[in-house]
Amino acid sequence: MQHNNLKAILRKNGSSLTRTRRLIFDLLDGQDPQSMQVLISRADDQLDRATIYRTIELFERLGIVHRVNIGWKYKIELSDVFTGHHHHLHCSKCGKILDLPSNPMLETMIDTLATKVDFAPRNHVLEIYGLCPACKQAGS
Amino acid sequence: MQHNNLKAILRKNGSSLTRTRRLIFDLLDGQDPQSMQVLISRADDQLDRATIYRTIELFERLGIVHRVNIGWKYKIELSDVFTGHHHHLHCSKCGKILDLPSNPMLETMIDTLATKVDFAPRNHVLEIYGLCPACKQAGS
DNA sequence: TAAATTATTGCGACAAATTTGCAAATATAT
DNA sequence: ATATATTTGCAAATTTGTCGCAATAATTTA
Repeated sequence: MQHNNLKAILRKNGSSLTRTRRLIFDLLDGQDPQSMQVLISRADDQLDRATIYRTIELFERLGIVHRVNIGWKYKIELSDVFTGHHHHLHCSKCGKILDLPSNPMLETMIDTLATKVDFAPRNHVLEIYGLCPACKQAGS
Repeated sequence: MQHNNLKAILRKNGSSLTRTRRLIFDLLDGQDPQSMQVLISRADDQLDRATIYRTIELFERLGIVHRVNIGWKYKIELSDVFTGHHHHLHCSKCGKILDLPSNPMLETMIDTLATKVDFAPRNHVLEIYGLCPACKQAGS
């Protein structure tokens, strides 16, 4: 149960784990990245739109969630703290988003390349586009 | 001059290189990624907002431009076809976006990792966040 | 534990960003 | 040059995200 972890992060920041925040966290937990619209509709009878925006903004500020960008839109998922560092494989055909677990060698190389140009890397996001196993199979 | 290249891509898709499209292309050419607002304001006395949105959408669909995501916002830049493949270094302090030229070893590793999980990679986006040389220096 | 203090939520109104339908203008093909 | 198809501007509608403020819930203090 990650609620303790969640609570700790909030407390450390002078915020509390309210019913609302637990609810939104639970909507995200274990799910694929979700759009605001979906999040709002899934919680709409219980929570106000503004509250959801404010909560997601807070969560993002505290590193609890982060945005996955898809074209002009974005979706929300729990951050690496809760899911482990990973990247995304976007299927251009069916739209599914798969996780690609982090690879130490890759992470190192990315940091090294950035450092080489005198940049101080803190974190990064890698999104890969192509065909998922199922669509790849189907489309040949 | 990349207008020929641009024209070719458009023609191949049953679209033509109009004055409007050339103008928008030129607004992007050689510039850092730009927000819609900036693009709109830079062209506003000559072009309608809706036209700009439609053109960017077309350009993106044809792979002429792509979006660089910055938090909830995004900016537009010409795609790899016109600029060469590269990644971005985002300075968390001053907001500047620097280019990191593509590295063959890195690209290979990314494709390999994706292929290993039976995904067929077509392209990818890597965004690195941290401190640019200037801010790194300053904030010692 | 009750009172006081501070943080959080809902609500309604706003503001900004993006989209759409349609008629007029422009480009391409005949 | 004319006909046909595409593109653009305009105005209006939607969608998305934000804000102020009063009501509610949580936390702290006595």
